[in-house]
Amino acid sequence: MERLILSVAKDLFLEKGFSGVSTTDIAAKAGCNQALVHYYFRTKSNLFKIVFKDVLSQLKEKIFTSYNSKASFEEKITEIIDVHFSMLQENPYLPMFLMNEISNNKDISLIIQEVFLSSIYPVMDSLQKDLQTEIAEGRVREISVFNLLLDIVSLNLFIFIAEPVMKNILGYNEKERQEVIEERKNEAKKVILLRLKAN
Amino acid sequence: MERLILSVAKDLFLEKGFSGVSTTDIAAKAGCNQALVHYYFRTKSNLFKIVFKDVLSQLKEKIFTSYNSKASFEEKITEIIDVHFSMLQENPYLPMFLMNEISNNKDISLIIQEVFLSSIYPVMDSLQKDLQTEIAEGRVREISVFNLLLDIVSLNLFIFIAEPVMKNILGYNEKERQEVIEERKNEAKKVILLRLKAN
DNA sequence: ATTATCTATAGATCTATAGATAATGC
DNA sequence: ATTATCTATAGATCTATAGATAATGC
Repeated sequence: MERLILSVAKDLFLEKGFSGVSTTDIAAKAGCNQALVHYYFRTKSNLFKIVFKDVLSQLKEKIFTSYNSKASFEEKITEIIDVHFSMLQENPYLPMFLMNEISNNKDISLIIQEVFLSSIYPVMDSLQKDLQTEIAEGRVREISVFNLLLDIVSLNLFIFIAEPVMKNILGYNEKERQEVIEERKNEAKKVILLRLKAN
Repeated sequence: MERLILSVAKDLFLEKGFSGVSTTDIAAKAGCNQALVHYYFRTKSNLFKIVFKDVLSQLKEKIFTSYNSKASFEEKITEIIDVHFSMLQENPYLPMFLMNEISNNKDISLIIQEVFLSSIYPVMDSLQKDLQTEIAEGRVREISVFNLLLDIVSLNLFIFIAEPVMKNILGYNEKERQEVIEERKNEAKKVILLRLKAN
C-alpha cells in the first residue's frame, strides 16, 4: 500500500502539479483513507519531494544514456533528438510538470542541483569536444554547446508543452496527434542539421 | 477601486495562475477587503475570465501587427521574431500562464476560439502565399506554414518558459539574463533563416 | 508487540453571501 | 436613493494528528 500510494501520487502530481492534488485525492485513488497517506509520508510536501526526486532521476537516466560515442557527429545529434522525443512521448506531462514546480516551489532547486547537475557536465564536455572538432575541420558552422542544446530542447519540448493548446484550438484526435508529433520530430532534425551543416 | 482590483488580479493571475491566487490575496494587494472583490465580480471564476479575455486580446493585437507586407520575405521573418521576442520580454509570465490555464481550465477554449481564432487565419493565409511564392521561385526550401510557425514559436517561447529553470540551475543575475535572451533571439533568427534559405 | 489501517476531529484556508454602515449623486 | 465599502459568518475544502481497531510477526 505504501508503494501504491507513492505510485498514485506520482501519477497525480505529474498530471496536476503539487497544488492541484490533495492528499484526499491520492487516498481516494489509492483506495485507502486519507490518514494513511500521512502515516507513511508525514506531510504532503514530503511525499511530493520523494516523487519529484524519483521523477528527476528517472529522467536523468533516460537523457544521459542517449549520447553514445560510436557514431558520426550527425548520427549522434539525430540520436539525441530521437531519444529525447520518445522519452517525451512516454511522459507527455513531464515538461509542464517540471517547469511549473520549479517556478512555484522555491526549495526544489536544491533537489535539482543534487540529482541533476552532477550528471550534466560530463555529457556537455563530451559534446563540447565533438563540436569543436567538427567546427575546426569545417564540417559544422560555429555554434556554442549552450545554443545547440537549447535549440534542440526548444524544438523538441515545445510541441509537448503546446499540445493542450493545440488540442483545444485544432481539436484533433489521437492518431492525428501522433502524426503531428512525428512530423515535428523530423522537422526538428532537419532544422538542427541545417543549422549545423557547413556547406 | 473596481479597476484597481481588476489590475491587481491580472498581475497576480499572470504570475501564479488561477488556483495560486485567492480573492483574499487580491483584496489584500488592492488594499480593500475580500468581500469587495465579490461585490464587483461576483465569483473568482468570473473575474478570472475577464482577466483572461483581456490578456488574450492584448496579446492578439501585439502579435498580429507584426506582419506588415512591405519588406522582403527574409525581413518579414526577422521582423516576426523581433516583435515576438520583445513582446515576450515585456510579458515574461505570459507563455506559462497561457499553457497552464489552457490545460487546467477546460472551458477556456471557448474564449480562445472567440478571441483568437478569427484573427489568426488572415495572417496565416498571407504568410502561406508569400511562402509559396518563395518556394516556387527557389529561394526558400520546402516547408509548411504550420512547421515554420511552430519552429519560430518553439525557438522564441522556450527560453521564457525555461527561464525559471535556468535561473535556478545557472543562477545568473538580471544583466546576464538579458544577455542570454538577446543571444537566443539572434540564434533563433539564424536557425530559421538557415532552415529557409535554399543555397 | 509492532505495524497497518481506520474514524473523528481540530485548525487553517478559502469562496461567497447577508446585512450593516459610509459615501455619493440627485 | 443608490452605490461603495465593511464586518461577520456559513459552508466547503484541505492538512495533519490523536486515538481506536485490525492485521502481522515473533
